[in-house]
Order: sequence, then structure tokens, then C-alpha cells
Amino acid sequence: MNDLSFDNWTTQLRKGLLELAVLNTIADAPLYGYEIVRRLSDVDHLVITEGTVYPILSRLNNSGLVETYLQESQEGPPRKYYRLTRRGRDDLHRMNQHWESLHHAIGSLRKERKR
Amino acid sequence: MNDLSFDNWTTQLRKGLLELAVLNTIADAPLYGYEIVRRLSDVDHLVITEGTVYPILSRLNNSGLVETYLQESQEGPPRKYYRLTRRGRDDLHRMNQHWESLHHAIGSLRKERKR
DNA sequence: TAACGCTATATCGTATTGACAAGTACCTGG
DNA sequence: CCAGGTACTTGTCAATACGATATAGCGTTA
Repeated sequence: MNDLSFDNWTTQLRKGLLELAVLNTIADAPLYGYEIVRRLSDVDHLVITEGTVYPILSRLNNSGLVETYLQESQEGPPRKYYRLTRRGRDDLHRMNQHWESLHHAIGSLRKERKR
Repeated sequence: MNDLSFDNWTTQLRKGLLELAVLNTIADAPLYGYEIVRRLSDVDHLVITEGTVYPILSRLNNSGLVETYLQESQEGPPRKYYRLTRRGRDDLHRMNQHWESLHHAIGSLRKERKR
């Protein structure tokens, strides 16, 4: 029954992580929000909805980590593409490093015991 | 200058993660709060203070993941040891799995591009 | 043409809730 | 008495994730 506490924990763990996921998603090539949602939905545990991704993109934009441009589409309204800025790229690099560092830190706590 | 946004991100990322760190710290053998603080302070990025650790221990206790017992000390007030319960051990296992899964997920996003 | 479904963007409000600084209080030894 | 070990509470400060909802363009079909 008390998967409630586990579910809550996973939600907490997503905080910040989704931002990293989004940034990594557009690191290759610019993407528009709707497509980001689709891409991340293919990745286990990173499933995200519009209500979550747009606020994130807004924040990233306000922080100057990404910039946007519009592009016509044959299949609906114009798409707003998000592209990493120079700063975005630098920050992403630091963030990825920090992330790896955290992974290593947790790993070291577990490694100290046998099983 | 805008390391503010980076700092904020790292704070967000700590949400939930500290709980995992604490659980892994006492997985070997029971520890008391003050000692947990010291142990984690040795680990990069996991530095934690009393104001953070005690609320976490409280929550874990209320959720039934840990149980406590007192033990006299020669060097101050009695120490309250925190020990994983059976459920705590099970949950920790799930949590560690989930954590690894997230790490893999982010890794897969990065792997898809070259550099 | 009206209806429908899918592509797309965006915002509101709520549910959480968690991290952390600062301060209180207690114990023991020097 | 002070320093250091130890537990714990209160208050502040945010901030995020996400469901629900509102628009709107375009293509297909009844």
C-alpha cells in the first residue's frame, strides 16, 4: 500500500533532473516542445507531459540557456524550436559533470558494504 | 554571475537524493544522526547539516523505513541510533534500482550524440 | 460544412515538500 | 565555565511537477 511514499520519492527525485534531461535532448539539434515530450516518453522514467515541459523550457529561456525560433509546419501551428546557447552548452556540461559526480557519490556509499 | 541558477539546480537535485544517501549510509550498520552528518560530509556533494538530516530521519521513521534505539555515550547525551527495518531494506533496494535506472536514462540521452 | 483527431503552444492552480540556517537544550570532561 | 558532542524544532524560502484547460492550424471524412 505504501507505495505512496515511494511514488513521492520518485517525484522528488525528478526535480531538477527533468531539466537536465531536456537540455541533453536538445544538445544535438534544436527541437520543439511537443517533440521533446515524444522523445522523452520513449525513455524509461523520463516520461514527461506538456504541462511539465513548457514551464521548463520557459525557465531555460529566461535563464538564457536556450533560445528559440519559429518554423512553419505542414501539420499544425508553427513550431517553436529551442536551441542551446553558448551558455546553455557550458552549463549543460557542468550539469552533466555534477550529475556524474552525484552518481559516483552514491555509488561510493554503497560500495563500502559488501552486497 | 548567474551561478545562482546553477546553485538552485543543484539544490533541486538534492531533493530525494539526500534520503537515498542517508539510507545507504545506515545500510551497513546503525548510526546516529550526528555521525551520519559526519560521514556524508566526507562525500563530495552530499554534505549535509543537522537541520537537514533530522527532518529526513524523522520522515524515514514515520514511514517505517527505519527504527531507533538509544545508547549511552561517554562523550555527551545518549545517542539515538537509526537502523533499517525490513521494509526499509526492501525500499532501499528499489530506490537504488530506480536511481541506477535514472542514471542509465540520462546516459542514453547523451550517448545518442557523438561528443 | 461541420465534426473530429492530431499537431502544437501555453497558462493556472494545486500539491507537495524539501532543504537549510539558526536557535534551544542537554550531557560530559577539562 | 567553556568546548564539543548530540538531538531536535521552528521558520523561511523557495521551487517544481503535473493535471486540467484554453487556443489554434490543418487534414480527413461523414
